Amino acid sequence: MAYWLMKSEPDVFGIDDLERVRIEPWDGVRNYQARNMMRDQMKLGDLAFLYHSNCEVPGIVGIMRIEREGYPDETARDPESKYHDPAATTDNPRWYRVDVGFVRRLPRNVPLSELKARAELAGMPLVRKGNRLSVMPVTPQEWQCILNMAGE
DNA sequence: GCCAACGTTGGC
DNA sequence: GCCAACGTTGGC
Repeated sequence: MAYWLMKSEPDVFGIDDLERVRIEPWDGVRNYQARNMMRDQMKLGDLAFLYHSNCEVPGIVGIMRIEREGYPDETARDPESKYHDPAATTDNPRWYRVDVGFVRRLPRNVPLSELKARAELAGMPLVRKGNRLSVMPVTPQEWQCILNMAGE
């Protein structure tokens, strides 16, 4: 089983929303690196941290589970969607999504400022300046370190 | 709201 | 295939 971290803006979709809906298609990802990971590497039962970005206190707030492996992101072919991509076709969907499920909130949120201060986490793309990757792998060591920081 | 850093696009 | 221009991300 692998570990991941996925970013979302809480104003758009945050932990409160996930807890309410329980399962959510993770659509709208329009970055090839992130797409490839969702399409090729994420497996049913993998766990992922939910990270709140672009908000007052950016940080990790909860845990999700992959409930469905990569499949075409239909929002790309929907002209009404803000994620519409004219280049996406039925033959070549171009973009993929997974379904994630709510697992639990962390006992306390772990803000980015604390993640940056940890030597064990210095290898995470998340803490590197200018990194915009919205889906990234997390090592078991990093996963455990963050759980500890969250008070689990 | 600002702006640095980055990925993508498209002209050549 | 290069690279400038552009749009986006996301911390602050």
